[in-house]
Amino acid sequence: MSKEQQFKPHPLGRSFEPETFESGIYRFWEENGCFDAKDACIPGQDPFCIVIPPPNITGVLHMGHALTNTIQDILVRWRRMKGDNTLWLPGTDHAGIATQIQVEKALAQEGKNSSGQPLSRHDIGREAFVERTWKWKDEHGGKIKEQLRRMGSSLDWKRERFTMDDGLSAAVREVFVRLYDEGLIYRGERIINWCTRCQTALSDLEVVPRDRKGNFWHIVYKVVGDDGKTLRRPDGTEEQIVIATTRPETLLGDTAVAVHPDDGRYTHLHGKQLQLPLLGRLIPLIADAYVDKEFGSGALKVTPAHDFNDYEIGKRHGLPIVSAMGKDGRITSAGGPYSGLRFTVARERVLQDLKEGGLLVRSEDHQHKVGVCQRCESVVEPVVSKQWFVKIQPLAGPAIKAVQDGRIVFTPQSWEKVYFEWMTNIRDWCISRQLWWGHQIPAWYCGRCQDVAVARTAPGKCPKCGAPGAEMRQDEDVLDTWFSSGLWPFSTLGWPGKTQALKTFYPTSIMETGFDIIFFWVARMIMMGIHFMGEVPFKKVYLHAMVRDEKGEKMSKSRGNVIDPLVVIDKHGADPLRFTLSAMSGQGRDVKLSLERVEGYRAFCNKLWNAVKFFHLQYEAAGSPDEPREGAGTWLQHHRVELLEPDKWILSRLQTLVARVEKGLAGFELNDSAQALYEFTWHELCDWYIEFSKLQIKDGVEERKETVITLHHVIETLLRLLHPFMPFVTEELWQSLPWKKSARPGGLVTLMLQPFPSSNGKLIQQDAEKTVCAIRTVVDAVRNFRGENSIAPKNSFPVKYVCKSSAASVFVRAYGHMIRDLAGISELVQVEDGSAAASGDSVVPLTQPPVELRISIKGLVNAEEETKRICKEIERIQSDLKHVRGKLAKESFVAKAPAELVQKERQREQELAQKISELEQSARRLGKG
RNA sequence: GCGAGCGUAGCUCAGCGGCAGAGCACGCCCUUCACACGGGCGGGGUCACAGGUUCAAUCCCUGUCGCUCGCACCA
Repeated sequence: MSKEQQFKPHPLGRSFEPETFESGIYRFWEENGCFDAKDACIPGQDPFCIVIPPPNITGVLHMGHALTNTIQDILVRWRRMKGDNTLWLPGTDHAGIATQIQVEKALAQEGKNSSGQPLSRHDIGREAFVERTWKWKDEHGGKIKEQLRRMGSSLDWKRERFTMDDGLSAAVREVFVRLYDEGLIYRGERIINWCTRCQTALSDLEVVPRDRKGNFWHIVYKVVGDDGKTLRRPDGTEEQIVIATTRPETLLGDTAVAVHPDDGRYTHLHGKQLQLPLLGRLIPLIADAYVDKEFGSGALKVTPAHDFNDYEIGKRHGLPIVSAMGKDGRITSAGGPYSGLRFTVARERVLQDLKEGGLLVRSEDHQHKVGVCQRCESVVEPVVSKQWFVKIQPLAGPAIKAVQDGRIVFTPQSWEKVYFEWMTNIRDWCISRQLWWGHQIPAWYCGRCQDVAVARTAPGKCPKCGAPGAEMRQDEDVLDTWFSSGLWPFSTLGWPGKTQALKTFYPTSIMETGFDIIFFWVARMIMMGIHFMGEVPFKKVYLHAMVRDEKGEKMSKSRGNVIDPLVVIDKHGADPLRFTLSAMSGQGRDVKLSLERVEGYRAFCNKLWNAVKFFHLQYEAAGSPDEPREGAGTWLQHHRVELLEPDKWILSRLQTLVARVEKGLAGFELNDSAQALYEFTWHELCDWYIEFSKLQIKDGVEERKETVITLHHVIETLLRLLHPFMPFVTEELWQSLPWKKSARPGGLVTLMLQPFPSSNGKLIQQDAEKTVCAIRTVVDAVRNFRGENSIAPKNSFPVKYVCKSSAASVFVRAYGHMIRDLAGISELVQVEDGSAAASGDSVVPLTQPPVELRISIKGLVNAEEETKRICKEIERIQSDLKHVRGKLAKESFVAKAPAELVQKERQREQELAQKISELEQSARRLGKG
């Protein structure tokens, strides 16, 4: 190669530097409409649609987002390249409580109100607060969209939706009204979860149990007779029941004490009255099978207003409901002297008073679970309150059935069981929230007749009494955020309108999300989708693992172990991060992310980069030829028989790769695809084919032509295969290739719209694979000799060889020059079979191909060292032989195992034994010399 | 308590009936003209433990231990 050629600038930089091209490429795609789906498919085209799990507008991109968006983008880019009319629909969620908390915080920091308190939403009023929140959304809610762009997400931004935009709000009202009309939404007074900090009702799902250290207090409840006086036992002591509780302050709301009906200790007291400590109210002793005889004293205080189980007991026995715990976090007037006290203070006072009254028997430490608010972590209190509910059973039934009969398939399938369990035990869904940020409930109350009107728009007059609209007051509550997300797969496509997009893309193809929101989101979409569309919202649910840190801990700000995807992208690029995430997205539960892995895949990008750079050098050295008229792929297929063996081999391997990658993509085993791509690129293309190609290029004009065409074809195909995983670097490299076609009539040249490769059976050539395998075996054997003896690469040496078959002779004659150059052999000399090895020769016996190598160790390595190497080899083979012989020695194996296998083992036994004997001879000879 | 998942090389993970694999880390040799984000060679594992099924078990079954995660909680 002349100096000029060597320094001729080629289009690629010296190494992989993602920061130089990523943002430009994304802009190129977006500006050219590469992400756009068509409302209608062209004939013969399939639709493919994924709706993004809408990130909260409060959110900033974290590794969970990075993982889910990588997976989705891979699937989407793959299907798009396959030719599907592909829609990946972006959007964000208004995230009711989360957002309101953020804006309230901002407000509080802004100043103080007239009474010196930090500003609250109540100081500025609902309208102003909602307006501010919209403003906040405009300012902060866009951040994550830019971050998704940096990940390379090929989202159709023109179709972006927001759960509170006009269309989706209309969908929410439509659903609410219809469910109400069908009797599936009702308003009623029930026990619900109440967050005293957020001042709102919560659904069961929004309450998370947390381990708390607490106490178990044992309190005396005295039994009184009909005269109102304490009953006395025959021995004169007071008749009483000791009750254990973790929440003594709730006794203010007790309306009964319950025992098990079969509990002999209390049978005589059934129907008697007890005196409620401190307040003195009389409450009955009731018998209910819910009570566990073995636990505590076997008696349970019943507080229907503040405990879900007690509420049920109360309903069964017609007990009154006494709400002692107020929504404001203070004891109500029902608490007598304790009213107005905060719950924590009330607890102290109650305990103190009990103690003074001799009613507190003892207290024990007690570990128990306390429900806290998912958003603010403060203790959630069950209270009885008037709220809106969805009657869920009628919706759950069809949703269960859809998964049972396979219309929806979960991957990993084990999640189906989790889904079934929750769905069959589902309770009515409390959907009203006492917040300001969200969809206001479309219900209006008549100020005149008190009737409620549920409607899509504000009623002009009361439908019942005809009072004017001005007297109708809209319900102040808003809906649970998940109510609108539950409609996402169809509301985003234009429902309740009958749009073409809806027709084309519903049901969507795949729902890809985290398992932590199966109940919150997946289940509700299934219920709503089936109910309103008459069809499941998606056919497949793929639930990915949770991203954790390298130690397996959840990433969180407080732990300080958060790996920010944007920092990783800044440092290494989006492609290495994406490849890492896909390579680790096995079907387990956790993805333990380590930065070392990312660095490894960055090196992979660099390797790929340099492989392409290598192609450019060769291409230019070959005089920058034109692509064969019929195209490189077709040319290779036509000339497949006369190609050189390494060319045939790499083309053959490429077909296997295509099949493997496709299989992984189709089965949600992206890690398999990623691994296959990595192995092929590094260990087949770079380690071997490129090395072969260097030799071929030296050989002559024809060989060089074949090689350049093969190299171009393999690299071009590989870039297409890799593209869904690493979109940026593949596009950048692909653009640099000399032979490429426009994918569109308009002439837009982009890799992302090229067809995805399909496996070509004609290019699979087993013989070539065997030949190359044999070449590698010989080269590896010499390299092993060299490496084990620490012989420098520049120190080349002659090797003699003996062929044990005529085929082997032919083989070495044909490929000896490749073996020579790849193994760093100065001269490869054939020796007649049967001739004895020279005394200073070390023998390397091979079986496939049947060749014996003889290396004169003189001047290379001393006999002792080489003998050590041979002994190690002998030991290794001996352990194999022992294993094989052990198998063959068992009669049962020979008799019952497949004959083919037995035959194979016998052959192996022979080969191994022979190898050992040859190596032993060699070692003996060297020892003598 | 019920259910699920996981225990494989120092680390992170593949494999899931027929000789234990990868990446990183480690040791040795190489600044060979795509790549030191590199090349070559190597060391390293009773596949958690105990039984069982099988000619054959890391893989299938049962149990034990350890670690996660759901669900339900006994107040």
